[in-house]
Parts: sequence; structure tokens; C-alpha cells
Amino acid sequence: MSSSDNELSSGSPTAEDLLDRLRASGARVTAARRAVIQALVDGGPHPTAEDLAAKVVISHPDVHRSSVYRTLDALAEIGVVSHVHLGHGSAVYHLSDDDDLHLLCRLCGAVDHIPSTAMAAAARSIEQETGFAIRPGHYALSGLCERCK
Amino acid sequence: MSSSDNELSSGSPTAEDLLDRLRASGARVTAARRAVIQALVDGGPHPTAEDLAAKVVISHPDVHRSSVYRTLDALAEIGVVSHVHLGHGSAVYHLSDDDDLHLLCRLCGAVDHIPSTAMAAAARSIEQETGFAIRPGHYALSGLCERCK
DNA sequence: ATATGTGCAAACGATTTGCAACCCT
DNA sequence: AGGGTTGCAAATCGTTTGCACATAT
Repeated sequence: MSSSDNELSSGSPTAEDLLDRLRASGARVTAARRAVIQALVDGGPHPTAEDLAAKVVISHPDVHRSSVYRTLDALAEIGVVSHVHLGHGSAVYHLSDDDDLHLLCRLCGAVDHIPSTAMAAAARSIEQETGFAIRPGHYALSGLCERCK
Repeated sequence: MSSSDNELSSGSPTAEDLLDRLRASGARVTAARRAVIQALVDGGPHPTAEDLAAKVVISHPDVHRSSVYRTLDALAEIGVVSHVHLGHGSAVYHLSDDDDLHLLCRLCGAVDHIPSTAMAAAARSIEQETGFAIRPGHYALSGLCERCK
């Protein structure tokens, strides 16, 4: 099943979209960045930097881990990717327009994600009471997934 | 005979409480553990392991960092402390019956905390929709604090 | 041409671990 | 006595950085 939903701000952007955005920001498009972006777009939903590096290295054996990190940084700077810290180990990366909240199962480690609107009401009342404006998508809530409950 | 009162959410436990619970779990009470627990009870609200180690070392220069980590592990195992990963660096520890949600300002790094009841409604509806049971207190939500907004 | 990005290796900070000695129970 | 705990140092893991070289624009 191939999903060909190429939309700029609400579907999944293609690799070309991301490359365009990089270019538009004044950054350069290099083989390493192409490869990282490809891995990000093609790959599973919650890759760590190392996952991406491993995928990249298959087609581009010369691309170094540090370039993966630097590319992810560059993409984060222009707002197209975010990373979520899952606590125990590495951070997982995802395209920023996945405007979702991450749920981490503290038992099996599964990562679930839900639209951030699920918390909109809570976020609003928390902001009213405390002044703190929750911005989801950068960190994960932990809990128990359905199976582990 | 050890105290058999269960103080559920009525006040912060004392160092002795925690030592009792350690002992009750079959663990031993040592000088290092006493010192870590004292630092945890006496200290500020969001100590990192290193903060605690620094505090401990003042009165017990011989207590090693690794023992601080191991003590925190032991306390976590019996459920009396939890740690929250704030993403960029170290985890912060707190007594588990601080049943609160942590809010991390992504700009200034300030940590705010609010009662987890603020999210109870959202947590309930998320559980109904997705089956995922949010357990706050282990990770932080990120956002912008009042000053940085 | 030149700023930007790269590979590499080494530095880094946080945490963990193997091991012999130690000391609580 | 005996095994949980410790201190130590070295290992590990994820990520960052300094540097000389390569390359996209």
C-alpha cells in the first residue's frame, strides 16, 4: 500500500519538500543531508539518531554519525523535525507537523502518539492557572499502554 | 516495631520514614543511604543525582557518586522516589508522593510543577480513546513558562 | 570564491558496571 | 557468618566539538 499524500503543512512532506525547505533557509543540500532526510521520510515512526545513522550508512557508507546529528540539528532549527526525549536512552525524531503528543509505555517501551488536541483543554486550564503554556511534541508523557495495563 | 501507619498523601515523609521503608523491603540501611535520603528530604525540589552527590559529599566525603545512583535506584525500586527526564541533561529526582506533573520551560529551563489532577480529565479521555493510561510524574511536559512566553 | 558542511577522532556528561573490600543484619 | 553495599576506576552510551578538507552555491 503506497500512501501518496503529499501536502505541505498538514500531510507528510516528501523528501523533496524537506530539501526545499532546507534550501529556502539558506542551508545547502548535500549528499549526507539527502540521505538523512530520505531515511527520515522512508523509515519507521520513531527513529533514534542511531536508527537513522544505521539506515543512512547502508546507501552511504561514508556518512558519519556526527553528520546525522548535525543534519537533524539543522532540520530542527528550521522547524521541520522535533525530537522527543524518552528518558532512558536516546531521543527519537519525527517530522514536526506530526503535531502529536507522545505516550511512552513505561513497561514495554512502546511509543504511542495521539493528536495534541486531546490535551488542548487541559493545556488551556493549566495555562490559566499557572501561566505555563504547554507545548506538546517535545517530550513524552509516560504511562501504561493497553497491553501492559 | 516499625511504624505501621500509611501516610498516603498527607505530608512529606521524613528521612526515617524512607529508611523504614528501605529496611522493610529487605534492603540495608547504610551511612551512604542515610546521607542520600537526608539530602533528598532536606534539599530543594528538583535535585539531579549530581546535586544530591554534591550535598552528600559535604557531610560524607567518602560517599561516591555511584552510591548515590545506586541508592536512588534502590529507592526507585521500592517506589519511594521517581525521576523525571528533562531532556537535555540529567534526570531530576523527587519523592514519589509528590504526585505532580512537571513542566519544563524550553527556553529558560525552569521546572514548574502542578498537581496531576490538572490533567486528570485529559488523562481520562485519552485513556478512553486510546487505551493508554497516562501516569504523570515520570516525565515532563515542555512548554513556555510565564516569563518566557 | 567562499562560506557551509563534512569526516574523523577525541572530548563530553550522565550513568553503569566489575571487582575486592566492607559492614549491616 | 554471609551477602548486600560500597568505593573506585574504567566502561558505556548518546551526543558534541575542533579541525583540516571537501563541496554546494
